[in-house]
Formats: sequence, C-alpha cells, structure tokens
Amino acid sequence: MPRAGLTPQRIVEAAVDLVDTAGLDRLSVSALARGFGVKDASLYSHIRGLADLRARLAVHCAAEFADRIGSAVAGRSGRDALAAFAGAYRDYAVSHPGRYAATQLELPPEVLAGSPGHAALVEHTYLLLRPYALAEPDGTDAVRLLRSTFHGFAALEATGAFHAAREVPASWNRIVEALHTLLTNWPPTPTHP
Amino acid sequence: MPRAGLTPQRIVEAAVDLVDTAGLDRLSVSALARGFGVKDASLYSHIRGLADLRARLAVHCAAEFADRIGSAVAGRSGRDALAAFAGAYRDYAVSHPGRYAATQLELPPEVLAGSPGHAALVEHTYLLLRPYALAEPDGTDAVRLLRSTFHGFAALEATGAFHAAREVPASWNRIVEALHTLLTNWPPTPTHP
DNA sequence: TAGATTTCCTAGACCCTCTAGGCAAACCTA
DNA sequence: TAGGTTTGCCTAGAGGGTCTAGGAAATCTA
Repeated sequence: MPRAGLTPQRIVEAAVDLVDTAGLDRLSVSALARGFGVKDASLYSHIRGLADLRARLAVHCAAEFADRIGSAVAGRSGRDALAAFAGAYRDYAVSHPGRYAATQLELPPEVLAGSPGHAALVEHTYLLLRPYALAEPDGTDAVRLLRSTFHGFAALEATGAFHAAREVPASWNRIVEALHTLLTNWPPTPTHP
Repeated sequence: MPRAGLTPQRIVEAAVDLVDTAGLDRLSVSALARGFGVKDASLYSHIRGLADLRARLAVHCAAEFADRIGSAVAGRSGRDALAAFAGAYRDYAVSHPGRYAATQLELPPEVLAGSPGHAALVEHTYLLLRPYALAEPDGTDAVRLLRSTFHGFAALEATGAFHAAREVPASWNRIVEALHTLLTNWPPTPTHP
C-alpha cells in the first residue's frame, strides 16, 4: 500500500480548494480524506481535528489576504490607498468567498496571536488611516468603522442580501468615496450640554 | 404514553432558547428533541427538517428584531431616529447573539418574500434616511452603507474581533455620530476628468 | 540491515439528519 | 358512546460526520 504523501501543508491546501468550491460550511475531514483517496482516520496523524484544520486554514487565508492588500496599498496613501485597500478587499471576498469567510473565523487567542496575517491586516488598516491624522481614540474608532463597513458589505453581498436594482460594485465605490469624505472631516467629539 | 404537545410554534420557541444559550451553530433537531423528551423522528411531523427549522427561526427572529427597531424609532426622525435605530440594533445583537445571527441567515427567495420581519427591517432603514433627502441611487447606497456598518460591527463584536483598549460601546456611539455627519454631507457624485 | 519512526489502516464509539412504517391517543361524527 | 379517522410519537435503520485505539506496512536512521 503506497503512501498518499499527506502533510499538514497539503491538507490545508486541499482545504483551501474545497472551501473555494463548496463553501466554508462544507469543509470536513471526511471530504478531504475522500479527496486524497484515504480513510478519515489517516488525517488525524497530521491535524488534531476539524477545529485545528479550521484554525490553520484561517491563518493561511489571512496571510494571503493581507498579502494582497499589502501589494495593493504599496506606495499609495490617503484616498488612493483607501481605494486600493477597498478594491483588494472586495476582490478577495467576491472571488474567494470561502477563503474570505475563513479569515473571519473566531480563533483561540493563542492561535490569533501567532497569525502574522491577522496582525498584518490590522496593521495595514492603521497605516491606511495615518494621513487622516486622527488622535486616539478617534483612530481606533475609525479603524473599527472601516473594518465594520468592509466586512459587513462583504458578508451581506455573500449572503445575497442586496436586492435593489443598483449594481453592487457601484455602491461599493460610492461607499468608499463616502468613507474618505468622512475620514477627512471626522466629526469633533460631541460635548455634553 | 402521553403526548408532548409539540407544535411548530413551540418548536421554534425552543429553538430560540437553544440558540440564545448555545449559539446558532449548535441548533440541531436532536438537541431540540432531547429538550422535549422526545425522539428525533417525532419532530419531523411538525417541521420538514433542519433547513425548514432554521428558516422558521430566521423569520421569527427578524420579526422580533424589526419590532424592537420599530418601537425605538417611533416618533423620531433624523439624528434621533438614527441613534435610536442604532441603539436598538446593537442592543439586540449583543443581548441575543444567536437570534441576531438567525436574522442574517441566507434564505430561499420564497421564504424571504414571505417574511414580514425582513421586509420591515428594510423599510425601517429606508424611512430612517428620508430626512436626509438623498436622491437615487444615493439612497440605496446609503442604505447599504448603514446595513454594512451595523451588521459588520455586530458580527465583528460577536466574534471578539475588537481587541483595542477603547470600549466597544463608545466606538459604536462615535461611529453612529460619524454616519449622521456623513449622511448630512453626502458627497456629490464624482465627475470623471 | 535492524530498529525506530511515521503513515496509513481497521474497528468502533458516538452524534447528527432524515425516511418508512406502526401503534395508540385524541378527535370527530353518527 | 362506539366507530372510524386523523394525528402524534414511536421503533428501526440508512447514511454521513468526528474522533480514538491499536495494528501493520512503508520509510527513515544508526
């Protein structure tokens, strides 16, 4: 009986393919084993289980996602950087919904702490906001606004929640424009009368 | 053998409780049957299956969610209405994460079309934007912005994605303020040079 | 080449969805 | 109130999922 040549890396790559075509919720140890022509139990010598596999997938996809965004924003700043960031973001989410969903998986703190991709994503977002010169806590609030809007849009688009006639990419571009306007005119802290 | 008194309504109510305490991903026909002290197969006389149960749950929770938002915005408009909408939105998402997640489930078109709660949620959002007097397609873009930001924030908060020291509710309030500013100064359609 | 290690296997426990078919309780109706 | 009908819950079982324990073969290493 020849060996199938399984490794954690190959298993994660197979998981990426599976998630890309079938969706994150269809990811299973069984399905991967079938793909390798191997019994389910064989995979457990390489990964600890489904939770471990999902964590590895999340770390892998976050790194890929952060890379694409990093390339897009390289050498740009201000409105240009924001547009490039947003373009790369939606492009990834639309063309690889399963991978994008993986980047948003909830992870155990120790896994998250050891994921360069997740750290890079946060870092890219903070750098993006530098030209807007927001003092804390406004900077953090603005980061959270951007993350929320981008992720929310991607999530809603992925579940088919936008039904109006308006083309979705046009809305996206307009929203990015609006966010730029907002960041350049960030409202002052409200005072209590 | 006395009957357990199952009905679709009671099953959906049990599903609401389960989802509230265990999370949407733990919802299963088996767990509900255990709760009723009944065999799995018994539930299939009342619901078609798990997909049907999830759809009913989504419709139920969307109606509840829309009600709360409707009560919150009643008699208000402009900034007040936006703040009330946002407050009710986050309150529901934070205090009932499982129910909120259910309102965001992807549904077959015919189910969605027959869900008053989902329709009311969209309607509330459009009404909210009336005072800002945005012509189409700006109105649709603004609706999509609000939905994206609110849902994205709720989703990220639910997965524990906000790690900065800044208190999450403070960010939420600030973001709502910022959105009000943005809606009152919606940028003009960019012209191509 | 012998021993140690790794890889994949079989077997099986346990949980899940869902269907088919049966029996008895609850409800009608005469 | 006795008959039949409908309904509610049952048993049995197929099929798919995760995961563990322990065994045998392929591969590495001394």
